[in-house]
Amino acid sequence: MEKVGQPDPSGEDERLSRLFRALSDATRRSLLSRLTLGPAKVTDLARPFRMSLPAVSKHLKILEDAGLVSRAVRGRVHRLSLSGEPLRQVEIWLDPFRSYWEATFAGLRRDLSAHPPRAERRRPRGRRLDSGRNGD
Amino acid sequence: MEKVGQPDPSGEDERLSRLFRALSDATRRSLLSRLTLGPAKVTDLARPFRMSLPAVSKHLKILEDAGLVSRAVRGRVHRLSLSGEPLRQVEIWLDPFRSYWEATFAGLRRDLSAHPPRAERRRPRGRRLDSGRNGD
DNA sequence: AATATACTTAACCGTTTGGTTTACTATTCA
DNA sequence: TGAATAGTAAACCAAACGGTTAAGTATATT
Repeated sequence: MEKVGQPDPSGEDERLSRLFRALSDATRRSLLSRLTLGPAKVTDLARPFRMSLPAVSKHLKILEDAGLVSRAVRGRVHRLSLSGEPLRQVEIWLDPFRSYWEATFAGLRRDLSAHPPRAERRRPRGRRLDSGRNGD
Repeated sequence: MEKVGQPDPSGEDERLSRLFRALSDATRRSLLSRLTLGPAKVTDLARPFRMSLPAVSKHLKILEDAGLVSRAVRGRVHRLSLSGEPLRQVEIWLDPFRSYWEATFAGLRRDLSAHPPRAERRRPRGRRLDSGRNGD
């Protein structure tokens, strides 16, 4: 289990917490989905949303702070691109639980139960790079 | 701040948001880890933490609301157990991004075919391709 | 019946979050 | 140079968070 005695600020827990918190907003998840299609500038990312530009700007900063997007400033244009690596961290955190939910639904999900618990999982073929959620 | 197109309260996005939010706290993640060892009652779950019992109780409620733990009340004892299923939802959400972080490292040649890039197009300096609508 | 145990609920409090509007800075265009 | 464009920063606000203590509700125990 984790450390429960000390706060341990800015440690591993903190990073994971920031990551999950960044993912806990539908707008932010939508932005990430959009970015799987390729890098984009802030105004383009903001266009589909009803909210103001500063609001989207803040969301992007949160994603950036979580390490999920990186920013390349060229002139006045900020080009955001997806950094998938932190999501790998999520995957890693998730791993010990995988056998748990697979046990719960053993045999019901062919594509998931096909993989041995805790093993390096193969990516199911034919998955599309789109969450299907939100305004995409 | 949910929707982009339609107001979809209490929908799929909302469920995912609650899930990620539940995971965004180190105490809650620690509780989940503890529960992989088997069901436990509230007092046992609370013991390792410095915080008060009601605080832990609230955390457990949040996990329960996210569907991550289920509760079986027997007498005055609440027996909490892990429900891995929502974590499978996280996995499913994560899946479209998997090729992305895999491509970040080596072996990207094969995985790049999964990407629809070419938004990468860099326009020559001094030339105005932007017709005023959408730079990409 | 009285008391202890296992919890939740309620009320409260400071901080964070997600949004707004109004500046402000920096770059590009005419 | 002046104006438009791309974006952040600041100030503000209501609501949600995460914690506290105190009170309340059931169930066991003696």
